[in-house]
Amino acid sequence: MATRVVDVLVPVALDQTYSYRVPAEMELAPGDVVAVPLGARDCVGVVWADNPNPNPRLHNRLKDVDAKLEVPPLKPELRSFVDWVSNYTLASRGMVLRMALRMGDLGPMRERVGVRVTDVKPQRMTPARQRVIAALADGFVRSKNEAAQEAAVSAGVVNGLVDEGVLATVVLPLEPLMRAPDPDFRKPEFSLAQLAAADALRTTVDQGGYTVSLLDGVTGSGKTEVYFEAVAENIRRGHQTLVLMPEIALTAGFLDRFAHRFGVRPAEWHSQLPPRRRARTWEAVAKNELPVVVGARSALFLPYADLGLIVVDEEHDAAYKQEDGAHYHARDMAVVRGSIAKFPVILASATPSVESEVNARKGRYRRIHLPERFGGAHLPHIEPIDMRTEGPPRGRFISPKLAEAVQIVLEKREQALLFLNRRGFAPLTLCRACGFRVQCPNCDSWLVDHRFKRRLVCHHCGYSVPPPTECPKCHATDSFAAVGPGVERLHQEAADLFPGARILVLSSDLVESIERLRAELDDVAEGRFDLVIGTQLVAKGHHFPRLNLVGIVDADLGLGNGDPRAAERTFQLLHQVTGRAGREEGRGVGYLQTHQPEHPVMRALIMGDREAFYQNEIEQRERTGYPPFGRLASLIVSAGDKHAAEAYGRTLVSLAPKDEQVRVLGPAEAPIAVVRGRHRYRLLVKSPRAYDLSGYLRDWLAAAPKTKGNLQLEVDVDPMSFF
DNA sequence: AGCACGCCGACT
DNA sequence: GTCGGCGTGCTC
Repeated sequence: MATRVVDVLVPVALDQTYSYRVPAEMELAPGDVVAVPLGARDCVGVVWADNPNPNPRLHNRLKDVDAKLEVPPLKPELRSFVDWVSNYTLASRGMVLRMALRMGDLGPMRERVGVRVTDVKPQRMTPARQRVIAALADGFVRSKNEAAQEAAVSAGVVNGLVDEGVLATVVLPLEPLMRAPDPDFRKPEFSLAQLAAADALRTTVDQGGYTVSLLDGVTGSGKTEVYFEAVAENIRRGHQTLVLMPEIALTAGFLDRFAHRFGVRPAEWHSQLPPRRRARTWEAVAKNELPVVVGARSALFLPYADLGLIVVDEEHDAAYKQEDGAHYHARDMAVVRGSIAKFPVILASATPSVESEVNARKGRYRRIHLPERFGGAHLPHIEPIDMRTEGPPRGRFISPKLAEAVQIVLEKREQALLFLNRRGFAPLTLCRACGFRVQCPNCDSWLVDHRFKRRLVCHHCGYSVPPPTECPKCHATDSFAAVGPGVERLHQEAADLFPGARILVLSSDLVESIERLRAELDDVAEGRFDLVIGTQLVAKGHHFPRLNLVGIVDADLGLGNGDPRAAERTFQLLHQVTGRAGREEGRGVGYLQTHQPEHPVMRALIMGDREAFYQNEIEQRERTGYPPFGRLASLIVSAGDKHAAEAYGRTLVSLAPKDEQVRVLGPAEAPIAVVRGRHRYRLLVKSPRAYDLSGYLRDWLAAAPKTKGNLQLEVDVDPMSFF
């Protein structure tokens, strides 16, 4: 009888599977995780299919499968998902599989060792040893660490006693990653609107099957508690739940709220999980031992044994788009995963993406609306400040009107937030004598002045230099001027305007650690600061009960850079930030400093008219054929040599298959033409909505010459950013 | 993605 | 003479 052959997908940049012989005594089926030799190394792959008639030309090159790993096989739904994502995004199947296999070391688990006292007496007694024995006198087992800590001795003393046989070691069971959640641990108190929304979601989960619900509720409407009822229902039905979050920094508060509702904390998954924990979590997910996982986008690719619900929190958030390696949008892929495995997906947001909004309007998604804030809180009143007529004096960025409003809030012992989405002190350093601008040597961008760090920093490649003492062009000294504001400069101005106010600057480059950030946010929540000056970082997550004023220092910042999503992103961000004001008592106020108060985004924010924004934006997208009314892909060609990049871009365009439905634009220099010393050209591909754009791209690129040297081609289907 | 192989510049 | 830089090509 002929040896069996299986096709194995390996986690390398390959689309095809490789065939391997199956050793006689090994039983293999599709989905099994195997160790296989690949070139000079060994790797972990997954059996994708049986291969009854292997290619005869490979006969003498076939290698044997090394081993079958002792983990549950990948289910057909996950394998289909890998194929689907690869096909759609054009990332190789191997690289998509790699995301599903990100499991840390699969080796044997390290054991946790505990100690307990025995009848053996120590040969030598010391005070430290005495304390250890006394601490363990109750006969209970403790881990080595606990024993050492309780006795206030070093680990060496405990180990010494173990060596002498005074203490016996015992293998401790591992701490479970998550205990069973109780769906009825604490019943929420809901308003009528919340009750109706929760009921609708519960029914959706109860009925099962693929559906997408858009839970659309203003900031502070209790969205989380409402979708917890769907999670509770899914737990009752015994299925696993995945809650996706845009960023891990946000999950801290979430874990507490979850524990409050269900009595236990959920398991976490994100890229910074230590390898051991990662491996345990991966395996526990596959063995159906984790009922609920809260994770960043990569949690989508975990091998759930029985996934029954995905919730995508803050579904509009740009952080869901993975931009390096495989380009995929976790919200969209969550919907795909739901449709493949036939379970409900819930998208939650106060400012839905235009895509989801359109899907809800067209009835493709079911909208569940939470129209009001919980507990009688009101949405903040938004007041425009026209910077053309009411602006601050030159060199200042806080208008008199905003300064006065902040002053009043501070006098009332309430808190204020000034929002400016710009890190550092100033975005540009300019020589007053000759007009020289300090640029990054590797990128097509200016260096940002960071005064706390005393360096000029490139925000694209990380390059930094100490501030120059003389102008490299005209050699003038002390001629440099900081142009434009950053949060650090705002801090200086605020300290000047509001002497005595306790001010905190929150900006990602000043964050030392997640713990530190969480502690600072807690400080704000508990009123240890009067004024917070922050970037994006403050837009989400935490809520501050005493915050009653939000000032947007430069509301126009995100607009007018030619990005078709600029309006949407600006609206979402500013809505979210101003929504921080007045969540508990009284009505908050938001001030928008803008040069264009008549801009549709500003008008919608000022009038509190979300509908107007969507109406306008949707009409515009429809007219121009932009997503979601048409489809887009972006191809970025980059190379160290500018002409090589442009030439390859032109070659690509000349090879583009003719198709009336598809328009290829470019190559044009990318908006930031040079990054990290690489010149970038962009092609934009547009097609109607109901068109297989991925298929078109695949055919096209298969016929294109392979990229040589440091020439690189990046494909982004459904690009979110145009930089 | 890794890893080997290969072909050109400065070192013990 | 070799060590090592990274460009190119292959992995059942």
